[in-house]
Amino acid sequence: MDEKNISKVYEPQIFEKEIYQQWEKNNYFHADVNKPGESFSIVIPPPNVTGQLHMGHALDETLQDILIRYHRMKGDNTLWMPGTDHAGIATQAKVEESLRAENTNRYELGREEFLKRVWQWKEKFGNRISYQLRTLGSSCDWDRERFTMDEGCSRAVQKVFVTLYNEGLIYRGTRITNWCPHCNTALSDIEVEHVTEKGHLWHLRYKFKDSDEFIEIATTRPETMLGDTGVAVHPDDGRYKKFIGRTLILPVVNREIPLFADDYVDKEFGTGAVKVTPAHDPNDFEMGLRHNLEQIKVINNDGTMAEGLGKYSGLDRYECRKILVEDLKNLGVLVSVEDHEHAVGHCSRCNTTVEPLVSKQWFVKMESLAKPAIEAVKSGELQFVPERFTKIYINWLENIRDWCISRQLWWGHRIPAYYCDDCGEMTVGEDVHECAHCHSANISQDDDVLDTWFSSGLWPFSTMGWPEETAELKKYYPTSVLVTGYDIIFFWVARMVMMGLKFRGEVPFRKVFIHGLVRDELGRKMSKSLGNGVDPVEIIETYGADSLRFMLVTGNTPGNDLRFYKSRVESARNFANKIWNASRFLLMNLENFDVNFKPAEKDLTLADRWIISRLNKTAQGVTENLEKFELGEAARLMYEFIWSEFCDWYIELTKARLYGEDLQAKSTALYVLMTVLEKSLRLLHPFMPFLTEIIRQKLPNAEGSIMLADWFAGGEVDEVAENQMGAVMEVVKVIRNLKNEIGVEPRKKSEVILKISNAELAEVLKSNKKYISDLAAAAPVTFADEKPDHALSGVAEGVEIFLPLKNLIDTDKEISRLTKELDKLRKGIASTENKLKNEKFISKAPAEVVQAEREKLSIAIEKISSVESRINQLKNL
RNA sequence: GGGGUUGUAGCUCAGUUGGUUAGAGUGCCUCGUUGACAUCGAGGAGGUCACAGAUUCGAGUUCUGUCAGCCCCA
Repeated sequence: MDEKNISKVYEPQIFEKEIYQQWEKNNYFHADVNKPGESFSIVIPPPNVTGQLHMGHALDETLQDILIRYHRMKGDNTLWMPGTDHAGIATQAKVEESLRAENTNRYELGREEFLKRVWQWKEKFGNRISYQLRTLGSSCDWDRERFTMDEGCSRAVQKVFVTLYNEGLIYRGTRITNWCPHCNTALSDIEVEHVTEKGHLWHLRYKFKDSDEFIEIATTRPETMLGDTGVAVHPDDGRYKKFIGRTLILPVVNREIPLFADDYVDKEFGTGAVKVTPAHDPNDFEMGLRHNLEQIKVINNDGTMAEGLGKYSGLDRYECRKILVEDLKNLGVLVSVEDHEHAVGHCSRCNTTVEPLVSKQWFVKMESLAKPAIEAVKSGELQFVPERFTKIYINWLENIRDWCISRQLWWGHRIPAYYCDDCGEMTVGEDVHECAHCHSANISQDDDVLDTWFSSGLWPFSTMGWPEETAELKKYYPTSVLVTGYDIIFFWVARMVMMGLKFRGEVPFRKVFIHGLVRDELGRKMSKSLGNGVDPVEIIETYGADSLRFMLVTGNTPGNDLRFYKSRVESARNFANKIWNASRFLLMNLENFDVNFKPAEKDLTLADRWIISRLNKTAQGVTENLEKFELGEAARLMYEFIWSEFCDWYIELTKARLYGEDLQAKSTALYVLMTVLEKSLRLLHPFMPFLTEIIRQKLPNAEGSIMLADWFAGGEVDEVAENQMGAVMEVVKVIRNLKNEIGVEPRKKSEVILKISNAELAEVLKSNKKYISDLAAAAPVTFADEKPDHALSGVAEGVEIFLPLKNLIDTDKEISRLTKELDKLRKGIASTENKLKNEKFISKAPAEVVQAEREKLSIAIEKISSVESRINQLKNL
């Protein structure tokens, strides 16, 4: 691209793809284990191969890429490990859905053929995901891309399963679990979402076997009564004490069931007597174990009523409820029905009401795994950012229950347990070909697969080649930071920590950087069913990846949710356009630019020293904030520096030199402009990688890819230059303000007279009066000791500013304007005066704070007196 | 029921160890095309920092309570 003809507007579509290809072709993303440098590593939270990336992923990847690019520039040996997750239930559901469209199903296809279909699906969407990640600019090491079901990860899964089994930490047992009748599989506790629903509380009468007395129980699920094997009351409940130990007759079924006492029962709830259905309620299950009750399963896995229940068999559970309630009413068993709100579990995948069922499943014993995971956080070995998520994490781990890991699905890691057709014994192991007990080859593998999160839990080390002791593990494990949303702290973060500690003896990451959810403009969660999702790729195509990234990282703080506003993407795009045009302006003025020219210190103007100092201070701030994970704050600093200081002030200030005759001055200005631009681009690169790369490639004072350039962490701050320039800028602002107040066009030249009380300040303004005349369209600028008549006036610190505009001022209007300003000033110093009057403040506050207040007061008093005298002067006219 | 979190300009949000007259983006109003940018420039209006106490010389910031919203867990 000819730099003279650089386009007038920022058009990211033209260059983003090409730039990414350059990077990838040159292998810039690849992490070399053998290279020196402190290591910095991140494993990507693997997106589900189910579908495509959404805005939440865009946020997650952007945050990671910023950290990765920053550390790479800093010179760290930087690895970003990419990959995808097989997402068991989710992916299987998708493929089954597509089969339905073909009028077939997985059972017709058979396991093998079905899995073939899923792999095809995985190929298609896996590729789309990596395409999307590239579109976003993610600088991950594609050479190392992994998948939770690839060979290496699968081996790690087997090894972990077998090890835990051999240690007794994995067991198979018949227990109550959450069952989704729609997905037709068991679920873990955290895959169940509790939703408060309006329901009823049915009061039923159960008759005693040996008398005509009744006990009244209350239930929210009357259909489960068919499986009741007891009724429980609280041992201290005076109402029922006398009945404990007696036998009841279960209505309809006519089964004899005991009435017993258990601490679990809440005396206040319902009637204080509860029916107990061990096969269909987790609490009842526990009570059943304590009191040796029979478990009678009355609901099938598909949600219909079990066999042997007469006319109820085969009915859907809710249909059965309806009919049964009607029957109970007719039998006189139903006493009353009241409205009742209660929490009902739903499958987090398909939203079907979960049915607690007793079934044979595989479990992980969590207690001994959880303990070190809690300890790691308490000791600070692992840190959450923001810290508050520590509590959530610990609280969950402290109350953890065993983890049901078997799923009745086909897509996933098949459980490495084998059952012998000959002796009936079970063999658990890797590469099992025969029964360990009778050596028979007639063995069949467990049909179930593992919970997706089982393999995700190993991700930080399975992706690095474990169980081999690879160079990667040595160099990059533990990873530096995990970047993820607060919604998967339990699902994923906690499990990785437990597995990492168990199998590597070290936490999988030093820090966990938590972000919030991306919501729509109304603050709603983006979801398919609402149709309110925004496709990141579409936004990138319209505004550019840099704009999207910048929008996602600003205007939000760690851990908090973020609303997606198109107007905010536009604003980021405008910022990109601003940078584009500022660069364009410089490139258009590069005639006679000498890369080797470096101005002498003494040739630097006040403006030059000021912008260099501001750049240095900004760079320090950006670096500090990046280290603290305050990425939004870092980005904001760059936005302010580039737009408000570099473009609005500095570039304008250099124009006189650029267009002037003095070649030395022009070279100096160009040197500073180009240096500041180049360093700014480097500072901005982690946030806006494409834009900064393409512009920097056009700069004569830069070489190579910006990705490999050194990080600029700042330099010396020149407080004198900042203060002096600040005074100049203030005068300019006052003049602009005055002109605007009386409706004079901003660029119309006006005479300006300055009356300055302090000699030092006078010197600064005199030697820099060119800036004032250039930026405030003030000419001539003169200095006086007396106030001129008939002039508009304003005050800056230490300066009275007059614009003699004969006949242009309306005296009354001017007086009222000044009076208003006076009010403002008086209001402003009130608090300062109060502080200084306060003896305690004088004695207790630090000396420099008191001094600052005194200075502030004297400045304000000075301003006030000059405004006052100005008012009097006008009044006397 | 337990825990967390939020309440700051019309809207969306910053405000990091307490210390100028509380900021930004967006929207609104006024003015403005002389050589980067109208995806722009200059200026302006707009806030009882939810409420009530406490600590402190000093509180948007710390503590307690109240109210309202959201989230997680049971």
